[in-house]
Amino acid sequence: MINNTPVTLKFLAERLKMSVSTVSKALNNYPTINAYTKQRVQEMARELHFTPNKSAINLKEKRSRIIGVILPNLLDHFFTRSIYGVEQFATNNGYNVIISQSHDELEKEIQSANMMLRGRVDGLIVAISKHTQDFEHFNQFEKMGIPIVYYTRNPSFNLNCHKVLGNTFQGCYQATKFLIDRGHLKIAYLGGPKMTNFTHDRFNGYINALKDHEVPFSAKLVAYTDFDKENTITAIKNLFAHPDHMPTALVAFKEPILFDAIKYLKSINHPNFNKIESIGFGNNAFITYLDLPPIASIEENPESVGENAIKLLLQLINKEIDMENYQKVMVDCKLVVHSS
Amino acid sequence: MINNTPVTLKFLAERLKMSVSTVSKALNNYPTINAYTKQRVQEMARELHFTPNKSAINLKEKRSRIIGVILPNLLDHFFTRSIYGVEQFATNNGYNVIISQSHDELEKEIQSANMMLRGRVDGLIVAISKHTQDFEHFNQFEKMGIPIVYYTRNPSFNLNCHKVLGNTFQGCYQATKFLIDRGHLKIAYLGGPKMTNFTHDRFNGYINALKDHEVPFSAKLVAYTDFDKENTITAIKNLFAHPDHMPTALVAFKEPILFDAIKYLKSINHPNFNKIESIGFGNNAFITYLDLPPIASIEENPESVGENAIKLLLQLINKEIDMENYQKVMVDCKLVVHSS
DNA sequence: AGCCCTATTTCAAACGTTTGAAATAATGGC
DNA sequence: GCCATTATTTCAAACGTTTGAAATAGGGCT
Repeated sequence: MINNTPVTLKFLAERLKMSVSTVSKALNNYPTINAYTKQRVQEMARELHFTPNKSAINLKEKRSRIIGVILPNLLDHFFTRSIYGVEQFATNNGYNVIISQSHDELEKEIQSANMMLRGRVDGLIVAISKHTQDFEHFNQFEKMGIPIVYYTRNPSFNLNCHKVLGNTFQGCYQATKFLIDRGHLKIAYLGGPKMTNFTHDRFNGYINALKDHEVPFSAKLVAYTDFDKENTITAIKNLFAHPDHMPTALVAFKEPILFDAIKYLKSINHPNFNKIESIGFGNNAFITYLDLPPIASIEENPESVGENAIKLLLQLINKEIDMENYQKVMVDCKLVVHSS
Repeated sequence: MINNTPVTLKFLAERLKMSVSTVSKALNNYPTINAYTKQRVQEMARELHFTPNKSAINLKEKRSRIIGVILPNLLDHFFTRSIYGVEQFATNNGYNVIISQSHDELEKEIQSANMMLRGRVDGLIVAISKHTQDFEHFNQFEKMGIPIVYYTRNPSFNLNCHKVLGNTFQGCYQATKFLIDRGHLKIAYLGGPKMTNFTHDRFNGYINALKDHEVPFSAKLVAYTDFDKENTITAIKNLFAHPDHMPTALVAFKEPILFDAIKYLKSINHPNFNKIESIGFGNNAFITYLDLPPIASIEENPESVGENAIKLLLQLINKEIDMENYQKVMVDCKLVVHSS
């Protein structure tokens, strides 16, 4: 059943009574090879299911045609969707994609990076963990000439790097403006992990929208949380603790966090929890099942972010862009209003 | 900035004025190498950030240490969660994982399989697309001695293969029994794509639970749908169209489908939609945000399914199990009751 | 000094492919 | 039939590593 002698060029050559190089060139359609010879070789190759050995080719060509992707979590639909863009474009260009999750832990991220280095990826796409401030584990790639594109999460401690980011400033600005236009004056902002700075832009979008439309800002309308439910509840309690600054609308940095917030307000039977209009980042498919859905979502176009990241990476790999000519690509968000 | 001469064994050897083989053996801790030599080599390797070239090793060792995973969709949390188990166990055993999505299309699945073949994976884990009946595109792997483990979706047209499946029979039996124990006599069953046979076991679980507890079966209580919302609504309409067989409970083959069903019943203001007790496969994290959550979920333990798949695959790769000694592993489901 | 034994290092081939240079075969002109 | 082209094939080295066999070095003994 199992064919034990591997079908190599040598094997084909012996069968066809010709040299290895003729076989190789015939399969690669060299113009110096006789048409009839090509045909014979290709037929035999097909018949014997010849598959070129990638390791040998990679060794010869000094590349692996593998792109590494390190991201925090595949359970977050943003990342899962972003993979679509990466995978598709990579496959169409003859590259394979290898994914590793850091689970938002620095230790695991370092491990993943080392694994990718050993795997000799041709390029790396990274969404850093929320604890990543030191980039030592990525420096080695640059030294070896392996380009890295940071995406989604802005590595602001790393000034000299290529990045592809969602324009969360614009997204948050638009969302806030949308709520202002609907007459809201007390718009609360529920931000992401305070220490990580890839959420700062969102806050700036919020602030700027308020300023541009002359809506007074109050620090009492701003709170921070992370992906922990308890912290979200603490944050939301604080937001709704000041009678003179009672929010009528809410902007949150991530939808699941928004859901937690709304659920909590509902559970404590907050006087007008069902009048609060909210918007979060994500545009999660589950919104349609919610009883009190957000009025709109900030669609971050993850597929497009992923696609831009791989596009840039391939340009760097192919040296169409110089590695030291640091690029920054912004992908706009889109406000999606939910018709209820 | 960029170090252009790659750090190879040869490079290290020249620097240290010794032969390539000494360097290689020193790094691999051969007992015949002098302790002091080892130390010098290892120091130099560390200093120069030597990383062995995987392609060369793979070529030599005739393997890639890459495991391929082909699955329909990463947006389905079942598959995303199953990846956890695969990735973790694979990484711990020195293997990399390469993921490809078929989007439930046969054409894309064939493409993925060919990509994996060219990539010379050491083994393959596959959840077949719903259209896969012919396994020609996978046969070549077996011929080349590359083991395949089919998981989650039972490839019943392919008799001789290794499989790791969730015990959906047991899961569905348990769910149905749970509802019977709560006094329900009209339990509707909403099944998955009728043509695909990886959902038959669920139905059998349902039927057997009814039979074992002497609850009469009625064909009017059974309907089929797929992942399309329209079809789900049609199905649910049929289920609730017979006044003499009005369901009081519902078992669905997938939770999102259940959500669609409940949402529809609610939207048409079905007289007692909020009394219907429902259970679906999945245990989706979003359930906690639902207004009318299912009373319980059938937890399929995807991580465990994934882990069992990779475990079996590695045993096959290491020839601890003969490739022709076809294995079948069942992973039990667990009924998770939601406290509201 | 000569010999043997052990410790250590080096040699050389192999894995499967690619590719420029060299060799050979085929063709045409005369 | 011979030479000059051109068409086609083959040679040989290279990519970076591993590993059994062979070579060498060092040490102790007589």
